[in-house]
Amino acid sequence: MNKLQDLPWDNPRFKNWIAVIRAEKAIVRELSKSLAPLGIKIVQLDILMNLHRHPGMSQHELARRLLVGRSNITMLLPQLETQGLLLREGDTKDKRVIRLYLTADGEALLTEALAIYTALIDRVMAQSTPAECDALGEQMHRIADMLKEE
Amino acid sequence: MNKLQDLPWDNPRFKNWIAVIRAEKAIVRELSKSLAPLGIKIVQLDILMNLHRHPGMSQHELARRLLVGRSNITMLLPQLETQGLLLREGDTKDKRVIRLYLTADGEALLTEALAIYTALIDRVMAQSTPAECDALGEQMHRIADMLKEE
DNA sequence: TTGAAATAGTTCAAACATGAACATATTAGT
DNA sequence: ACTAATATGTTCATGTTTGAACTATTTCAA
Repeated sequence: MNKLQDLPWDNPRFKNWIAVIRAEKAIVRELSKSLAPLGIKIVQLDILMNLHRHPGMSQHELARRLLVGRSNITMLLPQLETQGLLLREGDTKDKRVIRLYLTADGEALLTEALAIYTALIDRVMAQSTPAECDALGEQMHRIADMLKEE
Repeated sequence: MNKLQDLPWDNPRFKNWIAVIRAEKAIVRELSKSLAPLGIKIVQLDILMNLHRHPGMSQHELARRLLVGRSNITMLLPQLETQGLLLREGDTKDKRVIRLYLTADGEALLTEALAIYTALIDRVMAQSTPAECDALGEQMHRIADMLKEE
């Protein structure tokens, strides 16, 4: 009665999931390093990406999308603002909310950072055929959707 | 000449990668919540898992496997040690290294935690066919291997 | 054998994220 | 109109992770 038999090392689903974790960690590490020369961290890039796609987004909405606390956003924004990468403008209709916009500098830095990001992802995803890559995306969408409905 | 055309939103590889990130974050969040009743965090579970598979591992080796700083391990272990989940024994041949072993309590808690973990992963991976799931694992292995050789 | 370089672990200060409590503004129910 | 409930953003105390400097031990080369 080996205890190991009760443990999930031989469960294919589990093993495959562990592989996902490892690959994800490796990519995040690599991306951090590649982004360092731009003086920008991954969270900050996430913010720039979201503001590019949704200009005028509120802090609350941004926090929700980034799966991060509101207070975290409050502490993250001043860095980007003093670097002149984004603007914070109070909403005129609802005085509680602050609307966020990228500056031209913010857009420029985003472009640079995304070039690095896509180069890395292209390199990484070149390990798979386009069909495999799409299948991967679909599987992950199903998982995220499933966990969202809880 | 819309700037968006230069940006990677329409790059399938990139979009699929974003899906991976999102699914991974969602699962990690869910796992954290499920583990809370056991009074254990994900890093700690990672430690227990590694010590189960490799009893007598040194702290340095553990840090390397977890992709975490050595000092982090130093600060993490006392919690687990005072809970009686693991033992730290100085190596007799090399007095610099400390060897780590799970106690019976540690093994028991690990078993409980893994039951929760595998249940979640089974639920999540049930969104894919076994073949898809294996393909996923292989892709991820290729990626991790590729980034390791740098 | 001895001194230099390397290795294991610890300490400490700084960076970062989190959640609870708070201030302010808005909405909804009466 | 008024009160209660809700929503946004900030502050602050707490906990986590990190990397650099440090100690102790081992290895290696001259």
